[in-house]
Amino acid sequence: MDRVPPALTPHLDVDVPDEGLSIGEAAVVVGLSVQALRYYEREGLLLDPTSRRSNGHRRFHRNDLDWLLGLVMLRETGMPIAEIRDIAALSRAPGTERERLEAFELHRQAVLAQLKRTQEHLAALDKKIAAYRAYVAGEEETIHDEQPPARP
Amino acid sequence: MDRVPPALTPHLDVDVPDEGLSIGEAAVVVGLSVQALRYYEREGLLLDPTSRRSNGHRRFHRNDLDWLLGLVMLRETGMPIAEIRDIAALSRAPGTERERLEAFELHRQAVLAQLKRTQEHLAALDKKIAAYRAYVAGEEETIHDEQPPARP
DNA sequence: GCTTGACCTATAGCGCGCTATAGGTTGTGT
DNA sequence: ACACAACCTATAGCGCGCTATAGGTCAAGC
Repeated sequence: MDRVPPALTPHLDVDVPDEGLSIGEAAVVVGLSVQALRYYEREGLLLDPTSRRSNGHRRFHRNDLDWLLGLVMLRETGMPIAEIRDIAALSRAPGTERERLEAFELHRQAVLAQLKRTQEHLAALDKKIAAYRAYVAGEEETIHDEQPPARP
Repeated sequence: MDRVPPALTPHLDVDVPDEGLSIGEAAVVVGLSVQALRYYEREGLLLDPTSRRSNGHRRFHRNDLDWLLGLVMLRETGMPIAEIRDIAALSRAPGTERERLEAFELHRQAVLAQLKRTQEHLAALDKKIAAYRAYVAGEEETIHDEQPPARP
């Protein structure tokens, strides 16, 4: 019984102090630049208004970081800023769980399609590589003169 | 014995007439816009100078289209224009097969990494979706009032 | 004969997603 | 006391990859 229940939300492997992280620290843990973080905030991609210290400095808490990780996932799977903004807005409104689910399912389809295309491309790339390897190997043993490959 | 030997080069399933295709037709078969095709030519991404009719109109032949398909593959797997330009230059120079192979192998690594990352993201997305599905389902049977999910 | 459409060149413009710069405050270390 | 780093806002700028526009030629069809 040392199994941990699966988290419902992307879960950070760093432990976040109660007072939260500075923007610089947060940037490091979520893999963004400080400017990008501020930019995302301006663009309304963050779930909650960022909490601030008395001096105005932002503080990022666990939930902020979890949200950011999800955000990064969406971005890196090709979702544009505008769409993420919509999802953020939806996620702020109670009772919109169905719609959020729908949005995520739709995006899932897009990611699957993209993945499939990339795998096909990879296969084509592998073929090209194989052809070149064959040519290069052939050239190695034939000390002199041969047909170059059909210039692929 | 009706097996066809595997092609060394991306092979088009359309048959190209001897006089080649117009830029509009070529654009359709390779899945680019006419402007993008012209842009690629200007940027030096094409293997050979495009052949022209007496009236100056471009004609795309089989080998052009094959090359373009490879180009599209590289683009869609995230290779920037500049890098493709380098590969094109290399592919024009004889005796650079090793270097081309190297370039393709390097890109293959990049594609693999990208693929892996996307698959991880997909897993995360699936988790999120599962959580939402569970919540939405739970809400359906409980006629009234329940905890919303931990706002993922 | 005239319009229509596909092509041509040259060049400007745009959308996206940041990134950089200027100018300023705060807090910490030496 | 002061320099230095990390943060702040506001705003401008940029790199990439096209896309759009202007202005023109040519060939085919009505």
